[in-house]
Amino acid sequence: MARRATNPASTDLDPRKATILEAVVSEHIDTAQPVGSSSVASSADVAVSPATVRSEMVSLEREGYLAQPHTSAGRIPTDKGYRYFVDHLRSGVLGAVQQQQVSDFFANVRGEVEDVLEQTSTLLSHMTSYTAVVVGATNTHASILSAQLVNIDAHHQLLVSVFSDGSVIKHSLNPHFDVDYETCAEASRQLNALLIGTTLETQVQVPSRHDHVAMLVRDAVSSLHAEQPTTDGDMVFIGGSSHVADSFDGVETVRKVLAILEQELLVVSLVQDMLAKGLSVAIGSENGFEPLSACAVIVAPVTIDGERAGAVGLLGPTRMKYQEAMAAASAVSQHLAHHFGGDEEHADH
Amino acid sequence: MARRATNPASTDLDPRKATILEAVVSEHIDTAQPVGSSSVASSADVAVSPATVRSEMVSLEREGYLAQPHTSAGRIPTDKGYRYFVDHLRSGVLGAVQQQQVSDFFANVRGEVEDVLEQTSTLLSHMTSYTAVVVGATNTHASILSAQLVNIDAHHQLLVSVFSDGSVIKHSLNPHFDVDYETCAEASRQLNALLIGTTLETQVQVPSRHDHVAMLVRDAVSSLHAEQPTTDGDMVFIGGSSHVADSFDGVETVRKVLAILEQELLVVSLVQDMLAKGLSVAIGSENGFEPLSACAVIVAPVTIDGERAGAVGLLGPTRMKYQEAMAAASAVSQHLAHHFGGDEEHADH
DNA sequence: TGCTGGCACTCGGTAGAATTGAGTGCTAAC
DNA sequence: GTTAGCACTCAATTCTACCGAGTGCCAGCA
Repeated sequence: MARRATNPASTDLDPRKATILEAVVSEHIDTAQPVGSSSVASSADVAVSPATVRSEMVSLEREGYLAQPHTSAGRIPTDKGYRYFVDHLRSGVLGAVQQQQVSDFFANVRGEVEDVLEQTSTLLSHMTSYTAVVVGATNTHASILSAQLVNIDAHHQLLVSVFSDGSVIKHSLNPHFDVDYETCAEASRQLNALLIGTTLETQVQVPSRHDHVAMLVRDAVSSLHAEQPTTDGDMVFIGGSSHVADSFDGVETVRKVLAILEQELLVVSLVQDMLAKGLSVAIGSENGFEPLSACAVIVAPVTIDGERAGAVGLLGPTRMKYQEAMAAASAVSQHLAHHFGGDEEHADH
Repeated sequence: MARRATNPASTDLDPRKATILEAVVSEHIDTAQPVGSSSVASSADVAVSPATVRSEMVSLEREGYLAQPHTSAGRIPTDKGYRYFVDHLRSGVLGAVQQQQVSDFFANVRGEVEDVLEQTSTLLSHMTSYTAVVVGATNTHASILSAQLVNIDAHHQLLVSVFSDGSVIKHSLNPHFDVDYETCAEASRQLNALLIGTTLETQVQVPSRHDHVAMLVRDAVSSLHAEQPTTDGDMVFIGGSSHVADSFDGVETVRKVLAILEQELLVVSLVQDMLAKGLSVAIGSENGFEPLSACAVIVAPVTIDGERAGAVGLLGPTRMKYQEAMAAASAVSQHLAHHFGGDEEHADH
């Protein structure tokens, strides 16, 4: 029975198999039902009889592209089947309405970066009916434009650092000694002199003296530099998590996915991993998180001046509408890049 | 049949009815099933026969405390039934384990206010298995300790304002004219002089000149004061939204609740409404949002020095474990108040 | 008068049997 | 190599019967 077995590792299928596989995948995406041979045969692109389709499906199943929930049922795609489908998708174009929607949105957004990203996640989620993720990468080599130490009261100071990418980070200090206004102001001056122009990666020469000013300065610098390892400087905005509820059927699956989404660090690392591997779509188990094995994740990097400035992502069921979703994600990521990168040459508008 | 109808608006039920109602409610909370007369009769507090219980239940149903899913089924509480139950709950004490959990948590948390509140929402949610909400109120009469204008580039400036409550707000400015370092520094000096000591509610005298510095100053002040009306200065942190998935059975309900939780403004206003009305529990339709009619919401204010500094809340099904949940919310809110208010006298520890 | 035991009745849930039909695999013929 | 035909499989549906939890009502009892 295994005669003429094609190379199982071959990345391409014979054209007819490919057509059949694609028909099965797209119909399953539409209907969420197992797909039978006859409906495939009646599809426009397939010009053979159900019987032929059946024998091809047997072979596709043997090769791992399709699965059968039970004997006498149609086929559903496996993750590998979806993978083939996605790899051979001609990249779609966004519908005119949605294109307009994105343009309108970016023409009208105002406010701080965080607000824009937050709203972007909502936009993307509304456009696609999937859960959207927007990650704003912290630029680890943005330089410090200003570092100011503000005296809240004798035991509370706040270090406010402004970076060249417009981000602001604050750190509380709770020294064990009383700090008066003058001490704080002097520390602030020294911090400014010390830190301006440096990045979080720069080693700076902190004063080794034992007076209060020096202690404040050391405290401030160390808590600022402690920012580095946690990686959680990255901003994450998740929009449309309610769509999780209608993307999956099992309550348990919904719970697990929501639980993952709650852990923003996980989400960021998932997105970063995918970008690092150059993946734009992770299907089922490809994403590496067992609780997300029923999900597909799409990411599109946001690139400004050749620098990775963040990413947008979409999370849906493995039977998601890849073409539309990918088009939406890529359109939004481009608009986002243009929004934050493009207006350096232009005036605001 | 309506002879001896007790006053339907009476807030108190005759003791036996009350006992029966409470038995029904607590059993239903435990089992999620309709409760029959015999299991009520076998409950410790009820010393009458099932037949008597039945006749009382008929009357409780007529008065709107109980409902029957269908003939030949037991009774389930209505919102009114839960209300009575909650109003007559002797306030419970938190279990020792949980008490320890809260203490440990607050003994160990570090980091900025936002981080603490965020983690608190996770704590509360883990303790109760319900979705937790933590609201940090912005103190509208906190005064400004520092206002600094930082020059990102010629067309982008960032106004960073630090308030006496330790909060930091930033605003981008995008002037139509080129701004050099000196202009920005001068504007920053003037802003400092103008704003320090004021609150967001204070009217300030902005310069009316037409030079760039004055324009920057005016821009900065107006965008700072624009903060006021939006009300979204309030910080909201929602923890354990995944618990929504197992608190309700209908997918549609889950979706609706999640959709509400996504709109943080709604959540804040719900909590504020409840606090304003002095409610600590809103059951079903009491909360005023139709999509939340299957939910009960518990809130506990966080009060520091007599000032309302925020609130914590819990959202669960109407059949939630009120006693435990209320105890948890109130314990956490008190620890929170102590954490942020208490350490002004003490040094950090 | 109020409580209770007894009883007929209701009706959702479950279990089992029968039926349906979508879909399959195989084979023989084209 | 493709296809029509056919026997077969099996989830889903329908129907029936039945069970039993729970009710409402009533007559008798304290």
